[in-house]
Amino acid sequence: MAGLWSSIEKKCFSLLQQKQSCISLLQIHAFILRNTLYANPNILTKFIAACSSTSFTTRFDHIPGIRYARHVFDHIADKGDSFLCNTMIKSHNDHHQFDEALLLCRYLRRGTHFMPDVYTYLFLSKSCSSNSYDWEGRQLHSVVIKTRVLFDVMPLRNVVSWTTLISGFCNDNDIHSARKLFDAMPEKNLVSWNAMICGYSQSKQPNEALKLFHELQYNTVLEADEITIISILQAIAALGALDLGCWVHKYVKRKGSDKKIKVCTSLIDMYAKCGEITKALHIFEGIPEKVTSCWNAIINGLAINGYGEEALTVFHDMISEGCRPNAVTMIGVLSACSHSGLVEEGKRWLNAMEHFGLIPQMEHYGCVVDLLGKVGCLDEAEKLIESMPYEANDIIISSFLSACVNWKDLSRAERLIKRATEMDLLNAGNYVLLRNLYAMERRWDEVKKIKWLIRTSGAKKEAGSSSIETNGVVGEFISGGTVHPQWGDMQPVLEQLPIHMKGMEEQCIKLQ
DNA sequence: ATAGGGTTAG
Repeated sequence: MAGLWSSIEKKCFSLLQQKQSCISLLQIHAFILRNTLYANPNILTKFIAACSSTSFTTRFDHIPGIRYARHVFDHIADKGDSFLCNTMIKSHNDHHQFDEALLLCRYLRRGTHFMPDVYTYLFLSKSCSSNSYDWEGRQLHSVVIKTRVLFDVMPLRNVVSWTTLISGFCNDNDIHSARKLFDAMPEKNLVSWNAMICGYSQSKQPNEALKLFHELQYNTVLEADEITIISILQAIAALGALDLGCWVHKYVKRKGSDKKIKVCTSLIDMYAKCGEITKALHIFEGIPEKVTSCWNAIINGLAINGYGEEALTVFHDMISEGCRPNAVTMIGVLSACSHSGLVEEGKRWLNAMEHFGLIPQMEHYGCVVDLLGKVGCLDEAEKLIESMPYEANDIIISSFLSACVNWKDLSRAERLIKRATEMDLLNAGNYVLLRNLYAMERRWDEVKKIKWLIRTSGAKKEAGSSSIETNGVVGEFISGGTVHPQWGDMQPVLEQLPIHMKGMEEQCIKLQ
């Protein structure tokens, strides 16, 4: 193909292949216009990719490169070239403009001759996984399925395309399909392993994540990196497997990764979720340059361990050190207030969010509804639900409903249930709460009615479960007496419990 | 001459 290019086209292409400053990119743009190189889609593609990875700062103006790239793209008459369109879609992804990527693709399909190919779908899998809201229902699901279809007939599949598809399936919560692909891959690298391990961690299968991590270490020559560690710490935190967590901490120290702030943030989170707030604080204090995320981790860590006041103190430190809070910080702050019943502080910080340039999201209102419900201000909680600029979701409904149950406010609960039913927001947990409430009031007819509703609606409540770690093995207990199959009988585990606790005690003494 | 993996919440 390149052999047919004119010498001017070749010159332009080789200029674009070097990393260009913004001024020279503007010059190249002028060059393209002057020499009517617009007809060559490969040059345009290269130009757009180059713009997208630069930013245009002149004496008068500052234009992000992606905006310039999109501007140029929008003025291209013939958008039939999929390589060109894919590059524009990917550029939006690279700038975290996932909604833009999706909207562009939709526009191109409706208004041009653009035919999406397997690359388009691989990019879109990423856009759909990361965009802020799923504005077409199960969009990710259909994109991943379509990607799979095109992937199966793709002539040149390599480790990158396999891995993209695996993480697409993970994000779509189809871990089973992801694993089947993973096992079928002709060649795996660390990124593929990380994608799969992370998939397990995030879809609440922490034991599988740990198993795979173990396999990575013993069956391959690959060495875990920071991303592996972060994923594995997530799994450990979910299990509360402190022994394993300590082991990972030592491993990280040995590798020198404990200097990496993201690893530290994950360690703080893991220790806090395992109830070891002292260790979490120790790591936090050792971080020389604290960024927002590590403040967030410790604030939330203190909050979930019941140290609400301390969490607020740390939040004040954060502000006085000039670190800007973000939306996640505020969830930590508000949940700290909720965990410790700090009503006035909670309301104040919700209202003060705009001083930090933050718009309260549903989750922030959720924390305050939770807080008001916990302390029995049901009226105020209900008013907040009604006045907030979002429709309540099922999580807020559950939280408020359980507050009604706690404070035995049956009529309020019924009113809420009615509304939630109309909005199709009743999950099985909500039915169970209501059933318990009726049972408490000895209204057996209603109890029967709810039981019938639960049966017929097909709603399933996941059984509550807890896990325990002995000798580095994690077992799971499911409420109602069934035991995780790997344990067979619960008895031997219970017998080990005192030994396990003794071991922990000794460990604590050693560390002090 | 297009491609992949990560933290913080309820």
